[in-house]
Amino acid sequence: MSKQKEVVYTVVNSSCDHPTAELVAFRAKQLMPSINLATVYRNLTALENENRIIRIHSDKGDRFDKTLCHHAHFKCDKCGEFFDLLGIDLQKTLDNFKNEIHTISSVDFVVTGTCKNCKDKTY
Amino acid sequence: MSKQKEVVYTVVNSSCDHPTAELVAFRAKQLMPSINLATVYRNLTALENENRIIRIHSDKGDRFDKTLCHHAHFKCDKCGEFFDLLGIDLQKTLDNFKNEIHTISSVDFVVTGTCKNCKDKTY
DNA sequence: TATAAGAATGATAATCATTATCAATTCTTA
DNA sequence: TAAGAATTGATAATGATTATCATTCTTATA
Repeated sequence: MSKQKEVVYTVVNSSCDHPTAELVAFRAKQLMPSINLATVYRNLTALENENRIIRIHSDKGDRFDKTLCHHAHFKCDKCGEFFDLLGIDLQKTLDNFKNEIHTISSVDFVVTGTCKNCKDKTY
Repeated sequence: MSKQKEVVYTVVNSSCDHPTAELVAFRAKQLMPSINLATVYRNLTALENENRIIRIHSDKGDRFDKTLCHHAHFKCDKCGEFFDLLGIDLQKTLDNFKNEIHTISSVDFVVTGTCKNCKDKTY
C-alpha cells in the first residue's frame, strides 16, 4: 500500500461526516501536502473495490463512508447534514428477495428530507 | 403542462425498466421527433419536483421511475438489469427514526450485486 | 380578435465530478 | 544496484447535467 493510499484510507476511516472526494482530498493534503486530487480519486475507487470503504452515490459528488455493514443514510435538505441510520437490519430485509438476488456487493441507501434539528427553520 | 412535458411523463410512466435521461429522450423522440435533450432533462427535473416521478442516483446516469411509493431497487452487475424490490415496508422501517427525521422527501435505495439469472454466468 | 406578458422550447455553450493519459517517480526483488 | 512493475502528479478528456438566450408557444386581458 502506497503512502498516498494509506493517507486516503486514514482520512476516510477517521471521518464521521461522509466526506466527498473533494473533502477527502482537502483533508489528505493536510497530512500530505503533495498528494494530488487524481491520486485521491484513484485510491478511493481502489479502496472501494477492496471493500475497505463504501461509496454513496449522491448528486454534487459521491460520498465515502468507513462503516462497512449495510446501512441507510439520511441527508437533510436544509442543513446538509449527512448521517447514518444504524439499526435497520437490511440483511434480514434483503433475505426476502433470495429468489431474485444471488449475491449483494453493495447497498446504496439515502433518505432525504429534513432532520429534527431543522424542524422549525424557514431558510 | 406543455406537450413536451406530457411526452416526457408518458415515456417514464409507461417504462418498466428505469430508463436514464438519455433513454427517456430516445423514446420521447419517437413520439415527438423535434423534442430536445435539454427539454427532456428540464422536464424530468420538473416532474421529480412535482412528485410525479422518482429519480434514482446512479453512476453512468440517473434513472427514472414511475413507482412513487418508497421502495428499493436492485441493479445487476452482470446483465445490467435494474428492477424494483417491492414489498419492503420502508415507511415502517423509517418510522423507527422519528427522533432524528422530521420529514422525508425522497428515498434513494439501490442494492447492487448479481441477480439469480446471472448466477452461473462467468462474463 | 389583437396583443402584450410570461412561460417553455430548441440549440448550444458551460460546468463539474470523475476518468484517462503519460512521463516521471517510487517501490520491489532478483 | 539495476531492471521491471506499480504508482504518482499534472493535466487533458469525458460525459452527464445545467445554464444561457433568442425564439416560439400560451394565455389573459383589452
